[in-house]
Amino acid sequence: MPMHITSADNVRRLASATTALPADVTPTGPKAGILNVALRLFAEQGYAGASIRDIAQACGLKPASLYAHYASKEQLLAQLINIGHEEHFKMVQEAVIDAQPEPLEQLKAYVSGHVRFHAEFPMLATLVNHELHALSAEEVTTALKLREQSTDLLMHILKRGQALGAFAKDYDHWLAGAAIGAMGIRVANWYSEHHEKSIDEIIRTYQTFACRLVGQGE
Amino acid sequence: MPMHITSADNVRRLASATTALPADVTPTGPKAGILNVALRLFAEQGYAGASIRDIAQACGLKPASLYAHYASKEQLLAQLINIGHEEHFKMVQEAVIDAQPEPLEQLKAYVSGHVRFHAEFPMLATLVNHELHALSAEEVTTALKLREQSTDLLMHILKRGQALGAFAKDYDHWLAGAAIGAMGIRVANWYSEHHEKSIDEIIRTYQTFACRLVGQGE
DNA sequence: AAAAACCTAACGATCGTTCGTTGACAAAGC
DNA sequence: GCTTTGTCAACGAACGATCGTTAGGTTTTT
Repeated sequence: MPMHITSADNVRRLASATTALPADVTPTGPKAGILNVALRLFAEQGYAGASIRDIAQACGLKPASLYAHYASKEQLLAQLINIGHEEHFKMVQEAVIDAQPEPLEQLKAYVSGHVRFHAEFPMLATLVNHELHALSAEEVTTALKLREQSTDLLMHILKRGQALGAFAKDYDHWLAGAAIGAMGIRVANWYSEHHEKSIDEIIRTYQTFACRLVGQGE
Repeated sequence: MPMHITSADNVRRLASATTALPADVTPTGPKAGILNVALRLFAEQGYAGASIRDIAQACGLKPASLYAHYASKEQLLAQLINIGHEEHFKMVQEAVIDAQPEPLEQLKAYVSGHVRFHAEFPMLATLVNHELHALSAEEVTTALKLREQSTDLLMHILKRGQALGAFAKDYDHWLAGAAIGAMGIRVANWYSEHHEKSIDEIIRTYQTFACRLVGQGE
């Protein structure tokens, strides 16, 4: 009969959380605090599991005060998911643009941005990957369009690598993209800033994995 | 069928769902229907997002009637998560036991059971991977112990492969296990029975990926 | 003084759960 | 053969708690 939603630390959906939101997209003023708290609670307890009252209390506010800054609970989630998608695309795109044009270098660059996003913003990643279903059909369309940018970029790199003969051709490139994407997505579930390995070390290892996966030793 | 994923399908947390529960562990009588419905709704909407009234209605029952069969909403989730963990371990263990003792064959066997579980029981996989946080500390302990069995098996295979010289040694075996595990876990999010590739084809491709990842060509 | 930020109070809806009851049906006693 | 008893599965009604949200007033900041 006791209803308890919270639980031990090792049961949470992610391992740590200091840098909650990317600095450049966080709003100013009281909106920032609300958004950060909502991010943490949505990620830890799920959208439906975190109430407006939970968020308000964690902000040191009363529930009604939130509505002066955000129109609804769903809009909070929508904004967070949009920020998450935009930040992910920004990170993989910038990495790929800065890379040499060889397919293998582009693949390594993508993995770098992809893994870094999930290690640095695990809570945003959790929302993007597990809470899309709580959004209305309208807001979901926006989110899916943003997500498509990132997956298209990876698929393009993989197809181009196969076409140029830089990667093996004995596999379906969509499956390879799914596998490489999955490796990085899962990082959000276990990486914490106290991990024995640094983000850069993890990235290097995962780059190696991705290169081998497409048939290139490197 | 080629299957371009529609945006409506893509919003859900998993792609399809026919074989909801493994036949051998499903209870008999009216409990079976309730458990299957709860599995579907918990997986689609999250534990907190699916209400007892939703489940009852989908069963053609009234809310109160559920309590003749299950003591609480949380017990429903706990049983599903336990079934999920047991089935996963059973599938990977049986595959590995049937395999030749060479590390590479054991790795391929593990990937086979791992991927097959996530493709055949995507809803169970979703609960196991994303709804643990809704469980009480007590029930979570049971679940984590079951999960440890599976991860220990994979880590043992990877360490043994490195020790015997069958796998490369230039990577952290824990990171390799995380990557190989992640590849399979994500399958639950996109595989559906109408996918252009069969489960066996996907398994073969992912076996190749895993072998390359540990430094072995095939 | 104007604007921004926050408050109290409450609305109707829904939440998980409990209570006492009902009809169906099979075994047991007369 | 007929009643009694017991079990099973399901029911309507309701409990207190909590949900997202709103209206209107007060405090704080500029």
